[in-house]
Amino acid sequence: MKESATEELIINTAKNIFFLKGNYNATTQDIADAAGVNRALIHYYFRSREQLMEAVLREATSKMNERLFLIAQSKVEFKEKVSNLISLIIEGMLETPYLENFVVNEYIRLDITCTKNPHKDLIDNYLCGFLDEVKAEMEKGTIPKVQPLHFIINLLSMCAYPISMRPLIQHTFGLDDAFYQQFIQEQKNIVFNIIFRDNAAK
Amino acid sequence: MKESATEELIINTAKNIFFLKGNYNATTQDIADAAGVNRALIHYYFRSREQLMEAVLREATSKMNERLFLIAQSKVEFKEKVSNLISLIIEGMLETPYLENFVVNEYIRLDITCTKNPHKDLIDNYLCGFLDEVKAEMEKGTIPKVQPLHFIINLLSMCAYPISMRPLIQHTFGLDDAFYQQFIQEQKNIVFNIIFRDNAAK
Amino acid sequence: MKESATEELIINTAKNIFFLKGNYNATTQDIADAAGVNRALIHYYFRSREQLMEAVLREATSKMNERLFLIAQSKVEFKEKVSNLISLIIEGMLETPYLENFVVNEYIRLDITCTKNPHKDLIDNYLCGFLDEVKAEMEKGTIPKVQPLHFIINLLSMCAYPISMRPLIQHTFGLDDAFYQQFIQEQKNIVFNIIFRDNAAK
Amino acid sequence: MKESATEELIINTAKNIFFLKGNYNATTQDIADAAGVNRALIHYYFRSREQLMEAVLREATSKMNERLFLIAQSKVEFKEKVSNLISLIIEGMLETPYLENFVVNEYIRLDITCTKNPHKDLIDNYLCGFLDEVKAEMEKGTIPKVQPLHFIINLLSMCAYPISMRPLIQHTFGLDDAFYQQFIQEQKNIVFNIIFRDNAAK
DNA sequence: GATGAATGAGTGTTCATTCAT
DNA sequence: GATGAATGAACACTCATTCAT
Repeated sequence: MKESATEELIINTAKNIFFLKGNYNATTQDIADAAGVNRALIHYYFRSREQLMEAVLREATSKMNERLFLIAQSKVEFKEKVSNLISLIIEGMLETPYLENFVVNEYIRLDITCTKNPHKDLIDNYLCGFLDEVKAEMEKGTIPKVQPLHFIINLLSMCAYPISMRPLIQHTFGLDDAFYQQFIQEQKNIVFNIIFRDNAAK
Repeated sequence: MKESATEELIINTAKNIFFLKGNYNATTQDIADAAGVNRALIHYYFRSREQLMEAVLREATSKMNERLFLIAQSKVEFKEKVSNLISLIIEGMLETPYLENFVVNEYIRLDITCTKNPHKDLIDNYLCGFLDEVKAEMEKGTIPKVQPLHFIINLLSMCAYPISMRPLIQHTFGLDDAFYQQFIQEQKNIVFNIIFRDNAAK
Repeated sequence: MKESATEELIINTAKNIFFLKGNYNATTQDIADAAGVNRALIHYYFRSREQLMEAVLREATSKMNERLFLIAQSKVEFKEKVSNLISLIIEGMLETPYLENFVVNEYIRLDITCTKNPHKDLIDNYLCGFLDEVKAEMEKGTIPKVQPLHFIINLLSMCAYPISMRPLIQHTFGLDDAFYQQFIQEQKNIVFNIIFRDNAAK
Repeated sequence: MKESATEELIINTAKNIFFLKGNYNATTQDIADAAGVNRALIHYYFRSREQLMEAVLREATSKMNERLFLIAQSKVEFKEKVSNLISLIIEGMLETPYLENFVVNEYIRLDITCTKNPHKDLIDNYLCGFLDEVKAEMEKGTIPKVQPLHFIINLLSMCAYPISMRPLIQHTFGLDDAFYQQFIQEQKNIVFNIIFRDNAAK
């Protein structure tokens, strides 16, 4: 059974407001106005603001999982895989820059940080192959030997942080949009070089 | 003119709620309850919730500036300075993990991303010396040659992101508090080694 | 013109909810759900909730009128007539215990207490013969001489009140369903004996 | 700790609307308007409409218990006691005619008919002495021998029903207010005579 | 006849804010 | 300084109602 077009319109509008604009306090009226529909329709389709939030949160986590999924799946050489990964994360973050902040806020609000992630097994499965690859590369000396989780988190950090914290960074250092946009693009190569520095240096 | 003890109690309570607990939607009643004072007192001292938020935001930015200030000031050898810096950022973030997210949310809400930062000159001043040091080290080959801003942002990213996004990371990878606490401590050395890898490898 | 089966289903469901369950605040959705039809159908047949209420109210008053009608019509000896009447009222009330409360609520809501009852002439007609019978019995000394209206109201009171106020009485005196069901059945004879006590005493 | 005057104003207004006017669907706005206060004040004092309803319901049941209490307490001769009782019930009902209907509606709505009445022991205590008196009178032959509960319920029925169902009765029989007011006053003697008919006849 | 989609009006509730004390 | 009382504005939510199909 397909979702109604209006239902999709509402959730896409909500995602836009939350993930792209970062307005986490948007009211149902804000969302309805942005979608060009009556406010009561939101309750017609989602019963409550809370359930709309849940739906949005589900989409956020599945979107993030998809990004992680790409880590494990592609069948290319390691360095190219990492290169693709960096690009995918950065481009994904540029599309929905506040998605991660939104999820963190929701996790805090719902106090679910330490509850079991229902997709944990799936994620472990995704990651398993990639972690093995990472370990193999460490053995080969391509990248430094550390716990693979650190490798992944550092990769994510350097790709995601400059985008999630963009308003803070731009304002603190007084950087305009054009400059920062280019800065983020440059970041792709820089992150790659940091990861594979030894080789790059050779 | 010294602040009243009550005024300070209120703002400290607010900072605690916003920066430590990450509850950005706290009402004045929540804050008053947490501080053990009457709700009207908040308006007595701050006139409006908005002005309390501004005061909290000011303290947040000055706290962050202090962190950056430490970059420029200390008179120790570069590697030690970076090591101290990593520790200071991570320990500072552990004290107030949601401070950066709070500031980003506020900047979005107030739409001040691209407005002029009133402390810009001060920050530039702080940073100037440090950036020169960074450039000098690049010349010496201690660290790879990149635009110094990338160096700083990457340093910040690897220190801050694992803490700001802690709920997301812990939940996604199914990590418990004890493990993650240690993970963050390990991160200190790992970030250091990434930055000075060539030397570390030698 | 015959009513459609669906129309009848709706009004019977509504009567069930109002008269039997006593849920006077039932929404059109509640009624539609109970009837297993689409909510919009209620408006299709009755145009508005208000008009459905009117239809239900009409059925309530005509049902009550039928009960009163039985007073006047049957051609049996007076004591037997009263005995039948008591049974009919009590059994009727047991079928639709909250019918009278519903009507009272509606009369209050619509503020029609003192408006002219359109069936007044009909009722007078029904009652006329019975009132004459009552008066005749009073002359004969079978029952005490009072204004016949008191006689009728007291009869109704003792039959109806224990049923309309059932939840209140059961809860106040802590009586369970089985006990109270029997209590009401006993009430038939007791009311009869109160009315004809002199004879019963002889 | 005394209730605030405003809190009392609100609950008295609510009682007036529910018990005297019989408007069970009154909104918080209706109540606020009638009390001449801001709607939010109702929530300030009672937190929710539901809790206001609970407070009103508590007052209703305690008011009814007081009426029953009078049965057991006075130290006068039985016939006088019954006479006083009839007057008290009728006068009490005239003050708050829809109190009983309100309670029934609430009991239905809250589905508490068969739950344990928390005041059951108290009520039993009140009634015990009176029931003994009733039994003694039955032995003496003053009143017919029936289960004492029937005696009480019939007494209540004849006093209360004509008042609770007043709109229905007036409208059905086409009686105006003046007539009905007198009718209810007459009912006092008539109920007394029905109960003590044998003596009255002598 | 029947239904899903859509809406305006209203309802309970919350909240920041003000004010008298 | 400090507080309880009071309020207007806004919010999520419900509901009867309408309409296109």
